[in-house]
Amino acid sequence: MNKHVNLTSSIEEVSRDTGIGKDTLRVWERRYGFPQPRRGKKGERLYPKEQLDRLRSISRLLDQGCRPGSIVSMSPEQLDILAEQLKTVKDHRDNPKVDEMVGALGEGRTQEVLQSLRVMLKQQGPQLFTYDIAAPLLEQIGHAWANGQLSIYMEHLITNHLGNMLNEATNEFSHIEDDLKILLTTLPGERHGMGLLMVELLLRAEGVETINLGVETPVDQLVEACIGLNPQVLALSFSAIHKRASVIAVLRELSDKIPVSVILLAGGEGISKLRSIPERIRVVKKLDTLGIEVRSIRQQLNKT
Amino acid sequence: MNKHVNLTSSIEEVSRDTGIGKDTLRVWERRYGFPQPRRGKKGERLYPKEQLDRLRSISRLLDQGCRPGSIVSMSPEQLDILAEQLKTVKDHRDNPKVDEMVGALGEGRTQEVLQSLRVMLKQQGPQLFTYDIAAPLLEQIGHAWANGQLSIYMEHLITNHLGNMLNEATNEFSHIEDDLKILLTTLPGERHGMGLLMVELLLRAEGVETINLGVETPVDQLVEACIGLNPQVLALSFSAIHKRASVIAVLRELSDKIPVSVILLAGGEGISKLRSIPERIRVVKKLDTLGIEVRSIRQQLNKT
DNA sequence: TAGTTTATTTTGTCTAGGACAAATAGATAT
DNA sequence: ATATCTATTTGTCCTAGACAAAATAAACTA
Repeated sequence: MNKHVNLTSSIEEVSRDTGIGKDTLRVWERRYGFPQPRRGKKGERLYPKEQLDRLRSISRLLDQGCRPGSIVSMSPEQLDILAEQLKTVKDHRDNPKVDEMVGALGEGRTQEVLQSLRVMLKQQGPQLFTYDIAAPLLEQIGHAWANGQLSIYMEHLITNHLGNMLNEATNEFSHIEDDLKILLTTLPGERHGMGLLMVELLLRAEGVETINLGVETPVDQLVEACIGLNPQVLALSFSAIHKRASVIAVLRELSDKIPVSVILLAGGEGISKLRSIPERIRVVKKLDTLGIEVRSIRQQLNKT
Repeated sequence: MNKHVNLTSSIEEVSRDTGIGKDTLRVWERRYGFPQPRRGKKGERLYPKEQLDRLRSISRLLDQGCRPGSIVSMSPEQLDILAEQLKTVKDHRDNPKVDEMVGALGEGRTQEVLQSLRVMLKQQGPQLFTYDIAAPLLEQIGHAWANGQLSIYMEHLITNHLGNMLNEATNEFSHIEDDLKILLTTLPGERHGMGLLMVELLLRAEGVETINLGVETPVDQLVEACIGLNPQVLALSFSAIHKRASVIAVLRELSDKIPVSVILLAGGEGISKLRSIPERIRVVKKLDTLGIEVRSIRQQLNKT
């Protein structure tokens, strides 16, 4: 009765699950010989699970700066070795508490971790919690997943929960009557909203009024929002970005279209690697300099 | 100096902002003569803003059940008329409070609305708030946007804020020691997480332990999650869906792969229109029957 | 040695037009 | 009204070629 359980994924599913474009998948096949999916009777590509997993590893390595030409045709084992090497290079100042949590997650003690996160937020306060716990935890989980220590769904789970916690903490800062109003969002293509939530929390802790539009606001909508809500600052968050080209293009576009009275602020992992950013845009390279930036903006605005 | 401000969008941007696939955009052009983008020097399509807006209207009408063949070649005016007609057909039991809020949003009294939402949640409690305020408000905002009464970014803003509120309300139900654990998520392709948040709140109010994985969990990950977290129930949320075909296919796949001990629950606007749903899957057609369903599941589990 | 410019390779995204099966609508019969 | 069959509609996939932007390597300059 069990007529061939579907062990393969279509190109659309693979594209969505890995974040690699459909065209890219096809052209890799042509150029590097991987992936090499089976074919359905229509000739459609059917990707077995092993290839899907391997593509996920590749996608992650690309985010870390590897180049397709050198890794796409690597065997899974080679990919693992490479991931391990990159990990040891990066990890310097890691928080023992974070390591402990990752370990606990690997052993299935999920609820325990979620619980202790709440405690830490209370104990350490929003700023320290964000810098020392939330941000490094997310990074570590990424690594742990690449090494096979953790299932990917754990990343989803933790991300979601952490998001809730940050939200809640944000809302605890009641609306202080303040002159500074900051609009928050990400540009189309940037689906990660965690950075946004962390920034929002930090800003609120500084007494700023924040409006969060969520992720992927189309440019024309963003212009409308700036006119309709008229914030003094528009803050954009970038995580690891696949296509640096278009990001700069969009930043230019914004710089042209957004009212000149609005200060443009960009931050996140992804932005610090870019060069030739339009002058008008202020870049915040690390989370813990956000407070300084805000004070600087306040000064600038008070002068006028 | 202002060298031709970019008033056009690439096919990728249009696809992302409208939710219409790239291939679909191209084939519409061929078949229906719309959109008819300008071309760059490479021959790439460049969509002017008017066409982008028109595509957004079309996309929305499709979600409401219209067919491409009959609406894609319509003029913007005709589209507006059609949207208006559909609106009057649907709106029966609308809440006056909701109408009032939509009006206020149109006049730019954003903060006021956000404030009053908080008050209503406190006053009415989670259940009533979800049924009578949150759900209809989101629907109404969709309509108001289609009629040009509201900017789209307002929808983002409200969605985001409402999400925060629901989260917060959810977290207020402290972890009751309960035998029932429910895993929540959406399938790949379904990016709307609001339904999920509403369901989570309602479930918590019933004393259920919930785990929310967020949106778009890949199928293989979902299987892993069911094994790793072993919930008694897996609940999936569907909004208006573009491709009903694949949804049923994925449901079948799940039905095959998820351990038989797990009860599958599906709900949301999108699911009620479908027929030929696998037997194993329980369908919750309306939010306010969720409580009943939960009690029924509890009974079933207690028998065993 | 270190920084800047130029050439070369790599890489993602686009295009065209054809194909096909799943979904829907319309017609017919129970 | 409900079910069955046929015709049309519709989204997604295919191939194979093209091209510009990004990244790298090479050459040159201070």
